[in-house]
Amino acid sequence: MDRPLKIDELLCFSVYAANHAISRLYRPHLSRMGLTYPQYLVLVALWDRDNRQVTDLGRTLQLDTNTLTPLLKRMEGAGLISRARNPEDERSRIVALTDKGDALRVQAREISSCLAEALGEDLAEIVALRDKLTQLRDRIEKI
Amino acid sequence: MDRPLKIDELLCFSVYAANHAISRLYRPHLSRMGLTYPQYLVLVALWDRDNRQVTDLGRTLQLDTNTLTPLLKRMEGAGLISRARNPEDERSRIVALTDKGDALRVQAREISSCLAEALGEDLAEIVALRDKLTQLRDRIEKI
DNA sequence: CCCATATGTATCGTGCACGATATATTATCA
DNA sequence: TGATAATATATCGTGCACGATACATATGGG
Repeated sequence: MDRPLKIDELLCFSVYAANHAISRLYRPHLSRMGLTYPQYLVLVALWDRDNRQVTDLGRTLQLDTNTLTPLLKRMEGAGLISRARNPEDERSRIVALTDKGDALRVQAREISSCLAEALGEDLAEIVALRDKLTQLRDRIEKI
Repeated sequence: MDRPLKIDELLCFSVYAANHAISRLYRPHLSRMGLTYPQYLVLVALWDRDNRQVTDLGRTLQLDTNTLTPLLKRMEGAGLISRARNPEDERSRIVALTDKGDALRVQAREISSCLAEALGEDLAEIVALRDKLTQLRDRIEKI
């Protein structure tokens, strides 16, 4: 099949465009609480498990320090997290939620709910789509 | 269900992370032909339909001119496209492939094939995933 | 024809992503 | 112990995304 590709037929573009669509959907809600989308993801990771090294956060979010360091500095400046040096290993920093960062947890429930709303009520289908995408990511990373 | 969320349970993160994984998968292949991922998507759009206005490209790619103008300028600088003013409407520009931009079409086949390879041979499943994501995007944009 | 409005593109500032590189601290081993 | 390697973070440059804004051209109504 040597027919030229249309962009809407590409799996990669459907992922690319869906990601931007979600980002645009979240933006007004997130900016209301002074967050960007990646900052929100950092908070989700910390709400699950607090007091983590930068590298550890990076493993979870699939981001390197060249992205995380400035991102975390901005979040520290906004009073959402602290970045204390690890006394047991002076090379590393321990990223921890402040009270302000922890408090956003409640307010942030509207974020995930607005996506669920866009998708309708079929939770099983959402879970299936999520698992397909996670599987896709795993397969790519195994190459 | 008021349990705190783990990030890997979020649909939005699965899309976010899959998008980055694809971008990282493509990067070495694309950089070999001097392209970035968004530039590749612009080319795909133009290979399908050439001689388009910036706004028209933006509708296809879901990008505004504040993203496209600098991106297209870089592509013009790289000799991949031309950005001639439209003689019938001096406000607009006609984005067109150069010979160099057109020639990359053949070389670019390896891009989509390397993703297909990562996913295995099940074409039907790829199509289904793509359609789910397109549907997701459509639903979000209809809000 | 003239002005208000709409349309098409460009510019500016901020914040990711990421390759490449640098720096500091810790660990290892000859 | 002292050189070397490994680890953890930071810095720099380039290229998206996108809100806000500016500007030029086109269009429609008086």
